[in-house]
Amino acid sequence: MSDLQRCNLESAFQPIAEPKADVLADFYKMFADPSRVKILYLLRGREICVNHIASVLDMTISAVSHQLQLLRSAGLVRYIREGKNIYYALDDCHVEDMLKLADEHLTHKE
Amino acid sequence: MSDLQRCNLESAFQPIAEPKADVLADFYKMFADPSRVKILYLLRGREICVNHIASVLDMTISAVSHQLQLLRSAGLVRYIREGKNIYYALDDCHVEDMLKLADEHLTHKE
DNA sequence: TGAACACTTGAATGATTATTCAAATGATAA
DNA sequence: TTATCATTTGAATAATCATTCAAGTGTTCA
Repeated sequence: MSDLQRCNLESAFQPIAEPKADVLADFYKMFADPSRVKILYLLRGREICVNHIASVLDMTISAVSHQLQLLRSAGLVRYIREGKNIYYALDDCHVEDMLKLADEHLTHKE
Repeated sequence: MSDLQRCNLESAFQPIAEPKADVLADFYKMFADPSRVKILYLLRGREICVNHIASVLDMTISAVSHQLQLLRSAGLVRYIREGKNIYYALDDCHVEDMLKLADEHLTHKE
């Protein structure tokens, strides 16, 4: 604790702006659900179509599709149609980093 | 998309284990709320006591205390009592990294 | 054209959760 | 010891959200 500044009411504070905190929380929220975590991990380094994701993760296609829609609107995944199938992939360079970072946290805690 | 492997049902998949996904999601969850984001940002590089956090962030002391309890039980913050006050600080080397990473994501998206 | 497949969408339900309020604990000073 | 300040805790409420089910869209192939 000794290297930290212990602050009192006189100290100047510049809290993070309200809207920025909201946007950041929304970003973190995308990772804050086991199903989405599993989907994101599965998509690392490859494109997979919806029914395939569902069967591997033992989820209904509908549930997967709903989560993919969230990830899509957050800009974390993108997709490409190939005939009847739609292939999804990661679409943000920070997604892999987020996955790695939390993984490190997990390993260092044990 | 061209550098990614487009996968079909024959490919070998090794999805992330169920309990690991849960633990990871719980970790991300700690960042997935605007109030907690604001608290964590405020604690970067310093120790601050509860009523001070509350007054700076315009939250009730009770709300702050509840959130600090969550962050505490997740091992993200620690505290030290100094007389009547209790000073909180970040307690995980990955917390700052998580904050930085999401910040980069946010800046690169605009 | 129509049937089958792949996926999306919307409404409903159940579970989780952030905040508030009121009461309790802990520490200090008079 | 009593009063006050700082914080925690528990129950209740309201809002958010993941999943399911049923119905819809889009594509291919016979």
